[in-house]
Amino acid sequence: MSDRVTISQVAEEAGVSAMTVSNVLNGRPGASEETRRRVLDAAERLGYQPNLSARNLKAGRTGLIGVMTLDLTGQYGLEIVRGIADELASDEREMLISATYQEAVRELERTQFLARGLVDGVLMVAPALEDATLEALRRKNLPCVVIDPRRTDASLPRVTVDNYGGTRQAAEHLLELGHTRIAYIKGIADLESSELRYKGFHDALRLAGVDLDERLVAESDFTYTQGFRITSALIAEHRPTALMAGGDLIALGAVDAARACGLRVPDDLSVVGFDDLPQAAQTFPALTTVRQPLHDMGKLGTRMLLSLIDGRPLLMENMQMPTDLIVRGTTAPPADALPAAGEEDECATPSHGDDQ
Amino acid sequence: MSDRVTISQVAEEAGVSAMTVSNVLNGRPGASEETRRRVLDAAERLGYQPNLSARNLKAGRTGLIGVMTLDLTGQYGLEIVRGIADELASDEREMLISATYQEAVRELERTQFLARGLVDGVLMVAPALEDATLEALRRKNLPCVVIDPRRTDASLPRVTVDNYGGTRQAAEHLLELGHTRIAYIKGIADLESSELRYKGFHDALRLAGVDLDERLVAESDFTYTQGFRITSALIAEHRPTALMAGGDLIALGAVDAARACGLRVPDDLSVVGFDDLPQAAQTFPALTTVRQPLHDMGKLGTRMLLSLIDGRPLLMENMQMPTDLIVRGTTAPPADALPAAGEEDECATPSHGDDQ
DNA sequence: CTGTTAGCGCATTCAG
DNA sequence: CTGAATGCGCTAACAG
Repeated sequence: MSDRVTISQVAEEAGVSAMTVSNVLNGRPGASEETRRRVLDAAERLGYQPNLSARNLKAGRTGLIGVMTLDLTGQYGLEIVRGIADELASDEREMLISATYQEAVRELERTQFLARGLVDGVLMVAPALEDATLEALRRKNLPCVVIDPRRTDASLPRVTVDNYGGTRQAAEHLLELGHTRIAYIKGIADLESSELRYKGFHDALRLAGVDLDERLVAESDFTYTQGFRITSALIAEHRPTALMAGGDLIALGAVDAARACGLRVPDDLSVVGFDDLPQAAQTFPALTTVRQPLHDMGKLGTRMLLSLIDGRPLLMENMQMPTDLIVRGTTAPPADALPAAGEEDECATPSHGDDQ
Repeated sequence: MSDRVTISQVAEEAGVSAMTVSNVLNGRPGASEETRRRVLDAAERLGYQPNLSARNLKAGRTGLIGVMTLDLTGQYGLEIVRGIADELASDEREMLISATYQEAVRELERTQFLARGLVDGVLMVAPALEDATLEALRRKNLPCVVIDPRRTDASLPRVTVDNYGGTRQAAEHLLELGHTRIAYIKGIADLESSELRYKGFHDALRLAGVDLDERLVAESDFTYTQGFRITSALIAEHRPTALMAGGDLIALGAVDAARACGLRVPDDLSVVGFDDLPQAAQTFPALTTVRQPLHDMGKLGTRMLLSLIDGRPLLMENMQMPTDLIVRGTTAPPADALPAAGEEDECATPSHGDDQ
């Protein structure tokens, strides 16, 4: 068990009362220079540091922020968490991370735990946000901000991103390059963001008068593995000249699938991702993708939460952040003459372990 | 501010004393069925949940574990953190993550903060562990376990990994394939693990009677970017047939560099990484690498810490975990006839943003 | 300038 | 079976 030095021990050591020690240590006026020195001395000697549980109990606040995240597996949530950490670092606050492992039940349970006075507020990253969880938050009147919610119908302050605009811009980029046979691999279907991204792509094509071939559209679970498999199948069956993915991992799988099929990227197949994860810049050729300002989303959400906690008004309940198309090395005009479809249709299968 | 329901409110609502409420809710005997029901009812109605600061103050423990990690950027530390989270999930404990951003000062500061009764113990992942920090831990008598320390001279219980054996086995694999011109890119020089890894490589070659060409050895900062740059240079100048890296990111950069130089992996250049990060399996060809059981290291460290906290004896102060060579797609025998060194020595530079 | 009193919310001790 | 007193460590309000 951790040893504790209490304020009264310091008081005794310094030959003053506990109150005086408290005053001195908290920089409050009203202590002679002489006393002050004696107290600081004693505190230093004993290695005293105020116990936080006691202080929290007294103050009714803890200086801790709870962060609920799907899991700690993916770079996606992680980049947001980094933003949160960076913003908090300048604010004398600590971050308590709870992983929900995609389970709504666990999300509720963890929220209730945090709401027991452990944290002053909660940031939820891409939460399931079931009604029971919302109710629990409301009951406790616990400040909460949602970053990238799966649904936007919950009436909580939130940070979202311009999913629609992102894919639309990306699709326009491909259209300008001259592509018309553009495949699209969606992310997980029941996320609102997945639908919005697809819609942006869809609208861009329609507005350009390009027919959308339904056979070039597929769904996935956001993983590299599925990106690889689905792309292999698409190439073998329908030979798109470009492919857009609802997430970077899918896109990275697509690039490798193309390569495994003997196609060159971007010459034979252009690929565009979504997210701009660190990995996107760290491949060759580097991935053209739609950048979500994940780090800034974390920072902004944190600032909003801190406002709520301090009782300051929120400028906006729903902050939508812009997306940016980052053109790197995986997009180019379609090759005028496609290589004759030869025997290389037998796509290799990547020998990889687990997903994500 | 978060609304609070206290035990006395529940007591009043149920028409009993606070003590009875406490007894009922903590499952202690000594309450009539009738009373019990009334209490549970009232608690439910009011949404009562015991305040944690109060309970912690009383109990002298918090149920929280502090995790000090370099940063939240890399998959490396993250995999360990995941292991910690998974182990903790089954143990009614919460995890408080503090990022130190590689700064020893901040590491000390964060440690002191946590030691103020906020956590029952600390897990340090790859910490700088300066003397001041050690001293702070010792003074507070705060249970602490170190995972993958940069130096092993600190007298704290720790979880390490067989760095030496890992690279040695990997080097032997390359030697068996017939390679003799093997390059090596070290990780950050002042980590003990970097030295051990290099030593394993070095010894394997010496034991096999293979001359080590010093010009094929370089240092890096563990990043993809440096892996790419250094490999490009090595290929242009010295044409190794195989390359070992002190970390997977370096290796991934090396693979892409080879590709950018027009070499095929593994035909023209075999590459072996170290770590087995998730990305290693998610490329094509998938990376042959030395697997560190990062997840298990997190789990084991956590179990050790929980033992310390509960006052149970530790089986061993220093647990060394094994490494495993995972042979995937980036290693093969050297091509008998190397392609004539042509003009493709102009290696392309990857267009990527930031490091790591 | 410094000390005393009291209470944050809970749970342990001991009476009733 | 239940309740009243007590203290965990700290600090706000007041008194000296």
